[in-house]
Amino acid sequence: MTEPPRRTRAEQRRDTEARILSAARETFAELGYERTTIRAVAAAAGVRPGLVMHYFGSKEELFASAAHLPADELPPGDPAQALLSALRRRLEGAPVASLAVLRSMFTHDEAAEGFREAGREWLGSIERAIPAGQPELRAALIAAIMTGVVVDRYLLKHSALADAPADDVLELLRPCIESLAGAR
Amino acid sequence: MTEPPRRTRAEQRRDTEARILSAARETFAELGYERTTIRAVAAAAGVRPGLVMHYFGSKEELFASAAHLPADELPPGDPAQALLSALRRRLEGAPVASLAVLRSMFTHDEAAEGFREAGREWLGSIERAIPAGQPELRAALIAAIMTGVVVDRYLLKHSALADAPADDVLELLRPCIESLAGAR
DNA sequence: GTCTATAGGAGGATAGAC
DNA sequence: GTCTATCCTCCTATAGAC
Repeated sequence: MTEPPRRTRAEQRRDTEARILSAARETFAELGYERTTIRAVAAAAGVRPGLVMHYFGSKEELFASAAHLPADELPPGDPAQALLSALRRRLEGAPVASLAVLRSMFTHDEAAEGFREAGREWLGSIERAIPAGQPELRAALIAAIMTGVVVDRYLLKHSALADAPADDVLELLRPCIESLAGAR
Repeated sequence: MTEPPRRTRAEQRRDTEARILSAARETFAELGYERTTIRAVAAAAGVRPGLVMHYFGSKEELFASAAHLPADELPPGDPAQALLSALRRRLEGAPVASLAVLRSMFTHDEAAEGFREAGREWLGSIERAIPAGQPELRAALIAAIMTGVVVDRYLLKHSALADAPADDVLELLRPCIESLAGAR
């Protein structure tokens, strides 16, 4: 008979916390902030609602811990090429933590703020890479297009975009991005 | 002394109902479905919550009466040109009833259904107008771009798109739309 | 036609047992 | 470390007075 694996309380806690976070991410991504309940997250994670509150303090803090947009900056080099690579990353797998923010940002202030904040750097780095006139508006259009495409593909799922191969999307969008990035 | 204008009960009712609908549209557009309360709509319309329920029966029905996407079809002729005209319409004034749907469609099923339904015709008419290969995906991308731009301009308001002149936006987007519409 | 009053339920948060 | 029990607030919806 082998010893059963002993887990310290700290390990146990990390494990449970991770399960809760994962459940929270998925629920927020699917239902948005208002409609996800602590109760539902707890059920999905296999724990009691009180424990979720005990770990995270409030629904707000749970959301803050579970949902975030990764910081992103455009690398130097040909801007159109870099933008298409960034878009490829976003098209190749559903980024659940990001979807939680995207799903919630229209109705929840904290999510909107997170989106705005991540967007500032992102927009700035695109603007600086654009040699043509009206860089702010061009950058804004590029960002709006990318958000529109991701949102349609993962959240709305009402068009051919939902399951089109990333390569096809990128190929069709290339002239679009190139004209906006204004290669000189 | 002139007679004070007599208003029949029917007139009175139409008037009050219109005020409630207008208040509902604005509140739904600003806060989305879940966060707008019957109470808030009633307060904005200057009536009691009970009256709103009495007229519309439920919050769902109030939303259905207040929020809708106008049916839209692409007119025959040069598709790129028609698409740019459609985009111009959407850029020249905030369509409050539409914004209520757009704001709510990520978290409220009825709004999502309304968007999908209006999108079906719209996507179909774009597909049929596109002579190039992969018309479904091209149409989906065009629609996603237009939604992304409108959402960014009116709902997120975090970029230069929020107050750019419609003409500038259209000019920058023209090559984009033309390449996707695949002029032959 | 419009209002008051209240039922009834859902969900976030808290306190304390084990 | 996890669970039970409960409080409190807010909301939709209903019933009926004026």
